[in-house]
This record gives sequence, C-alpha cells and structure tokens, in this order.
Amino acid sequence: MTVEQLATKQRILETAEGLFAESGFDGTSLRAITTQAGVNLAAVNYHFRSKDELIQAVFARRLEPINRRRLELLDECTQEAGEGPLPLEKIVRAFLRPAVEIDLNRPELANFKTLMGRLHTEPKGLMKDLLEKQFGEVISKYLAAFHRALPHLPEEEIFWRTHFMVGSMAHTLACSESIEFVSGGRCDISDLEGTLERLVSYSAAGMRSPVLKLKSQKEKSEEDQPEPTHAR
Amino acid sequence: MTVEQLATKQRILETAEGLFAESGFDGTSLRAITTQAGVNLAAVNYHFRSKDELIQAVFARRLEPINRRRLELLDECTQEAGEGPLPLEKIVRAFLRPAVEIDLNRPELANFKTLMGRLHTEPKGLMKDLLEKQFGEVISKYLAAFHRALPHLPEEEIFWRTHFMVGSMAHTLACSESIEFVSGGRCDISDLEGTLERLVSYSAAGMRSPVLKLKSQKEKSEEDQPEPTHAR
DNA sequence: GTAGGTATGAAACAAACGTTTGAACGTTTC
DNA sequence: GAAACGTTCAAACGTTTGTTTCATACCTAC
Repeated sequence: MTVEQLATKQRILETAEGLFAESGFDGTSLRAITTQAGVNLAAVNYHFRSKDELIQAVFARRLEPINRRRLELLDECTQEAGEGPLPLEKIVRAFLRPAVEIDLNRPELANFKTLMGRLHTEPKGLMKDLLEKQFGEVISKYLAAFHRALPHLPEEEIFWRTHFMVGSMAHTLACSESIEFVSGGRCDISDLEGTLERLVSYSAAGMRSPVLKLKSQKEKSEEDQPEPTHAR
Repeated sequence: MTVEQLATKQRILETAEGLFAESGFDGTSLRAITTQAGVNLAAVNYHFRSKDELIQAVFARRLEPINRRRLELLDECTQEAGEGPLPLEKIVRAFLRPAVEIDLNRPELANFKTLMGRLHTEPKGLMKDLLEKQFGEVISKYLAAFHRALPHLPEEEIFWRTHFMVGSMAHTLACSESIEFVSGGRCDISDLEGTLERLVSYSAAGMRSPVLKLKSQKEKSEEDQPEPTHAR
C-alpha cells in the first residue's frame, strides 16, 4: 500500500461523510462524492465494493471508537463505585460524552455528528444491522448500570427513559443549528462542555422522575420473565 | 371536482406518506407511489406540480391540525391558570399530546408519526421553510409559557431544555419499534396514554432540573439583547 | 349535440443513477 | 528487462429517475 492509495480511500470516506450529512444517503450520488474528492468515479467501487458498503464503512470507522470509549468510561464508573451505589449522573455522562465530544479539537468530524444523530431515524435496513452490532454491548451494559443506579425503577421504565435520553442526544447531535437559530444565537453550540453538562443534567433529572401510576398499567404479577435485557 | 378526482389525489397523498416513512424521500420514486396507489404516473405532476410539492403537501396536511391543537391546548392551560403560575406538566402535555396521539383511533396515520419524527433530521432544505412556517407560532408561544412556568430559569436554559424535549418526542415518534425491540417487547408502544405520560413526566423533570454553574459560562452582563425569541 | 374544461392514460423525454469494463499507469519482485 | 501487482482512468453499460407530451375519456353547460 502506498501513501497515495490511502489518500484516495481516506478522501472518499471523508467527502462521503460530509455529503451524506448534508444530503442523506440516497440524496448523495457517487459522482458527487468522487468529483468533490477529486478521485475517479470507479474508485468507490474499487476500494469499497458498492455504495452500500461505503455507507457502512463511513459509520464503522467512527462508531467503533465512540462505543469503545463509552464502555471504558462505564468501567471507570463501576470501578470507582465498588460495591456501593452507582452515581446516576456519572453513568449518563459516560454515555453522552463520547458522542457529544466527537469533534473535540477535530473540526473535520463535525459532519459525522449530524450523521450520528440521523442514524437512529434513517429508513435504511442496513443501519439496523449496524446498530445492533455496534451498539449491542453498549446498550445491555448501560441498561444494567441504570438498573443498578435506580434499583427502585421497574425495568420497563428504564427502557423508556433511556429511549428518551437517546432521543435528546440524537436530536442535539443532528440539529445543533436549529437551536442556535431558534434561540437567536444565544445558545452556543460550540461550547461542548456546556452542551454536555446541560444534557447530562436534564437527562439525569428525567431518569430520576417519580414512577407513574397509570390507569392503563397492566397488572403483571411477577411471572417468570427470564431475559433481563435483549430479546432474540 | 368529482369524487373520483378527490380519490386520486387522496390516494397519492396517503400512499406517498407510507412510502416516505418507509424509505425516505429520495428513496421513494414517483413510480413506486403511483403503482401502489393504482394511479397513473402523470397524476402526481398533474395534481401536485412536482415531487417536492407533493412532499410539502404530505406534511402540510397533517402538521396544520396538530399545531393548531397545540395552540388550543396551550390556551386552555393559560386560561385555567389565570393570573397564577402555569403548571409545567400541563404545558408539556399540551405540547406533546397532539403529536403522540396522531394515530389515535386512526391507524392509517401511524406512518405519519415516523415522518413527523424524522422531519427534524431530514437533510432537505424545504423542510426548514415548512418548519419555520408551521412551527413559528407554536415555538414562540410555548417558549413564553415555559418562561412563565419556570421564571427562575434563564432564557438560554429554556431553549436548551425545550430542544432536549423535542428530541425525546421526535425519537419516540420515529423509532417506536426500536424500544420495543430493545426491551424485548416489554414496552408497549401501542399504549399511547402510557407513552405520553411517561414522556411528560420525564420531560417535566428534565425541565425542572437545577440550573448548572458552568466554568465555561460567559460573564454576560445584562447588555441590551433586544429580541426575546426569534432571530432574523 | 356540440363545445369546453378537467382528469386519466400510454408513451416518450433527457438526465442522472450505480456499476462494470479494459486499457494504461507506476511499483515492486525476481 | 520482464512479469506481476495494485491503482487510476475514461468510457460505456443498462436502469431508473422526475417530468412532459398529447391523445383520449369524462362530465357539465349552453
């Protein structure tokens, strides 16, 4: 492998990342990518086998380190806590920080944030596979951690609240400009630490909200529900 | 106008809604829409002028009543409250209910929920115009209501927290299947009232979370900041 | 009944799409 | 020097895209 080859593959990945963030997957043609990247049209099908696999590659490259960091930070939390109770804010922060900080000191990654936020709502089926593979361990470990931090909370509620938290995060990642617009520029989205801490504080408070007694609640006696996290 | 004409136009709108939700805008061809709707290909360009305007029409038809209802419910809140303090939960519920209940007793609207959730992350620029027109009044009135309900909260924080709330809502609308999967079917997404109340409780708690003192906080003296809500 | 406006139909349009091809290129290896 | 390799290139492949055209059918009105 020469340096030149790396440059081509890399340039495709980077350009594709930006254009995907801007116009979506179907809205971005290989010609647009290769033209902007300054490489030949056939280079995409040479280095990646197809457009679909290029999309996968764009995500895989970034998601892996993010989710690895999430697990690292969670490990630090549990080790600090020892046998004692898990501090909720720290878990929430451990989950959110790697995503919010994607582009910390690396402005070329700003585009991926948008993609990262849109990932959850993309219609593509291939995204689902990627999500399950990349996020499987993260999801199950964090759900367990939340369960330990909020032992009084029924498991069902933990699912719901984690879902809400992910929504706030994804929306913040994907639509940071919208809040800047609505607020008339008074919300500084470039302040990553501020964004993170606001998101952590908001999410932790939501997580801790009192358990509802709903009329529609099914009276489920504690029948055997063997699987604690994932279905198959 | 005959009944037949209405049926064609309507059938296009409904089919397009479903396919857009399934495959996105760029991922759905006019041929796919017209074939499934059982109408001629040219009917789209005849009844709507272009694909773009069809997309606009799909949204406009649903958004208008939703946002009208949001304003109605907010009015009820403020009238009930009179001169007294505004109850936060009620405002939050007034905002969220019309969206969560989109398909209440109308299963044919379930598709639009996905679209509604994805609306915020769509790359299309035309969505931005539509958002601003359809949501302008809703945004400014609700922001004012939150300001009244949480008078101790700096305006900047209200922007942030509303942003987070919208994120949770959008994610819940767009990805309801994902929580059903992750939870192994234990979270019942068809229970609209339960979903709504969980979302309300979570969001209200987040809204009420204590104000942070951030190191990065700029020392902004109360210099003139004339515009209270929107920028231009 | 015949004119006029409206909706549908089949067919065609140019443009853009993802992908493939085969020749040319520069390096490396013997 | 020649063979082998990995990479780039221009060109073309067959589809599919959104849109347009024009003839036909429909209903209303005079």
